[in-house]
Amino acid sequence: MADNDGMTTARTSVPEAARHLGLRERKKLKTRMAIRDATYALIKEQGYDATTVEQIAERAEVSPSTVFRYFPAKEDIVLTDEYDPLLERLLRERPADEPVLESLRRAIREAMATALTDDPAHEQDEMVLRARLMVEVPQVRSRLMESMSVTGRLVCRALAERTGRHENDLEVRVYSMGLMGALLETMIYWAEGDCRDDLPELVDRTLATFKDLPRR
Amino acid sequence: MADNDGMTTARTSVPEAARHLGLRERKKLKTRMAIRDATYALIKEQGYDATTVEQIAERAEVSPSTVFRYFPAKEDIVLTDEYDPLLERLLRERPADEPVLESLRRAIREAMATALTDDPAHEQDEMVLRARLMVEVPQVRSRLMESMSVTGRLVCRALAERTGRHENDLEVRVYSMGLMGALLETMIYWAEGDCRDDLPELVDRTLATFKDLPRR
DNA sequence: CCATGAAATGAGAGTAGCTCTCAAAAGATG
DNA sequence: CATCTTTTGAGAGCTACTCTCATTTCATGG
Repeated sequence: MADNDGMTTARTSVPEAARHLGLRERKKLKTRMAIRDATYALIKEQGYDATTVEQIAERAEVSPSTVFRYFPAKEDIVLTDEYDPLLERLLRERPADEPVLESLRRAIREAMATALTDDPAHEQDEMVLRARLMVEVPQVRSRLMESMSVTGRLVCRALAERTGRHENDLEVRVYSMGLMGALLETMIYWAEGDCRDDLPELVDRTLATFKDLPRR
Repeated sequence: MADNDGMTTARTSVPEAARHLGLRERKKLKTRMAIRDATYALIKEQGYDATTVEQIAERAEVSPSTVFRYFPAKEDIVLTDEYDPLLERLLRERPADEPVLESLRRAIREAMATALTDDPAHEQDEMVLRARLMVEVPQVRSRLMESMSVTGRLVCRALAERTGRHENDLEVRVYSMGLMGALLETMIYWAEGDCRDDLPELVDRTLATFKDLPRR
């Protein structure tokens, strides 16, 4: 059904990490990517709103039901990329005596770097499209804000642990979510400038507007 | 159609400010309030998701079309309250030589105070319900985040003016949105604690985690 | 007080996102 | 190869939301 061999131009190929998975799992990954590729292509052609899930399904050679089985909502097809675990790991790997803000800076920089070098080819291309959509399409921006708040909780937990606070401590929560808001705005700023600025530098400037979070 | 005299128990009555408006305008305010009251009542009875726009229309004695004519989306029925102009005015009224963070603190406090004393009776009641919805219903939270980003732009412009920066300056934008993110988290924290904490105090603690925004 | 114009409403059809169910197809397993 | 499990497709159904058009309701000037 979702065979991406031959005719269909799949920009994304099955990652190495999945080679040893059963046929079933591999097929699932294929379908997933077929849906995402179809979506990106259609959006580039017609824009986000004009692209219906039915069209996506058709181009990906799956049924509409399947699309919703893989992605809970249309916006999620565009936004699905999970760097949260990576960020969390990087953050926890920072030395415990390093200033919190500096740890954040390093972890975020490294996470971005990894994301880009992971697959520089179209990964960056998709990042730019995603950034544009984030600025232009309210639904996408909304969804991204939601996912940012998830990342915020994650950061919150990590920072709470680091500074010896409860993860429900107002200050940590507020600090983390403030950070996320600022970083999201940074992305928007970057996207509005057609992604020409140096993102890591923008992030540095962003973090510079924050206090360090003191330990307890 | 939307007569709220007699049987219908309208918790909200036509505000004084509208007395001199034509019959047409007054009726519009009435329907608007009828829709909101119906919505709040139904949500209290059945929850947000179980409440359909059709039900709302029926109880407000209005057609579904009219509901959508008054509110662009279902979530907006719950969230429509515009304190933005108030906040902007208060912020601009602060002395120009006051530290930015202190101005923000005062302006926000006063805005909240005004909002509450304006109509303490059910205004607070609705605020609590709204806070709960914000925590429980993703759509509502999403919508609120959107409106927060509008407020953020507003704050951004005011702060840019105050500190002699361009309103597109990365630092001001990031600072403003960081603030909004933090304040939203404060509201969530407050709502999670069943609105028992002293909100102004929480806001103070929140702002205390921020640097002051330096002038240019 | 009525006639004319403007605005608000209701009715209804239509679209699209999303859910749920159930039977058929495809992969895993012994 | 037979059986069990997972995945899929087909389709019905719900609801938020949009658009159009005829009807009603208010505003205004004579």
